Amino acid sequence: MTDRPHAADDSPELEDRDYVALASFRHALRHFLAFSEEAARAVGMTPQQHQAILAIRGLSPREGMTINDFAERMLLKQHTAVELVDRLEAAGLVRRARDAGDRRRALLTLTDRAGELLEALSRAHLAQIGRDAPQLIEILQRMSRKDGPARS
Amino acid sequence: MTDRPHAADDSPELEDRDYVALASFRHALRHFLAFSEEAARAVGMTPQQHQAILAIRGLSPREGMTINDFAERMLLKQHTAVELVDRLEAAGLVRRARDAGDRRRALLTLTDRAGELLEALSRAHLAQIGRDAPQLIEILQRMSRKDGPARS
DNA sequence: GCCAGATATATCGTATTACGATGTAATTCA
DNA sequence: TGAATTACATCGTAATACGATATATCTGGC
Repeated sequence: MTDRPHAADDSPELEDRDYVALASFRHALRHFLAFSEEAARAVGMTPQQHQAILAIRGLSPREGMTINDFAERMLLKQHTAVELVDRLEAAGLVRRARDAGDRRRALLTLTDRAGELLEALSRAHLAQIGRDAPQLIEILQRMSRKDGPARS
Repeated sequence: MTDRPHAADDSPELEDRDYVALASFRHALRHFLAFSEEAARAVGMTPQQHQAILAIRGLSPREGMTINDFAERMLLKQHTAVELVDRLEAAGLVRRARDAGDRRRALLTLTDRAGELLEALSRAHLAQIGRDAPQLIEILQRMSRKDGPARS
């Protein structure tokens, strides 16, 4: 019921530039993600498969990773992670090995092929991030410089 | 056929820290996108619907946006954009108005309800970005500081 | 003024994938 | 030892992006 110039709290109205900044940020993210998706598909992987082997390589490159830890890192439900691992295994990118100490656990490790493909993808991604980072950083700083919305 | 210490080109081997940085970046992105998804669903929108109205608000808040421009901005195929707009219209978030000058075109504008929901979402997102930006910027700089992969 | 081609939007069938609900095997501990 | 817990797996369903294709409108050359 309060009149429009102010929201319920005392924060100032959002201005056009706030929406422009948020929209630019999302556009930049979509652009990066589209690049990444295309790069993954170009080597025969789905985007999720690429993210999956990167998560394993980045977090547990040698000792192997349980499905639960993998699900948590990927922000997926446990059974969604199981299905993703099924597809990774079928694609020859990941191996399941039962943990000898606790045979409920499946430890995930990358195949050599996954390592090679991931290395090429990672080089391409680092190069792309080198190109995109300045703009992303600029937008992030523009949005977070002030903790309220836009001023002057 | 070249031995492993160097790839085909002369760039140095990727190291653990390169994979850790890339994996951390993707994890931070997933974290932000999960927040955004949850925020959108909390007000009864799908994540794509939220991104859609943000794109319209950020790019053509008053004059309206054609479906083709919308598809391009969202990095979607034209007919996928049509379907998304169908759902937005059914949800009462977007209106189609035939362009009087070129009646092939549908100009998309936001409803008042979309404007109100987007404002609340945008405040929440700016706050979240205020929290996440430092880490994101740090990782981006770490990855792009050098144009090759990690060095000491 | 007419029509071939171009442009803008729309429709239909399909495939992928994430999820809720649920099941099974292994482990823990009172 | 057996009830509860933990870890992984299976099945059916829903959402959505896409390729292929259709329809309506506009444009330029004649």
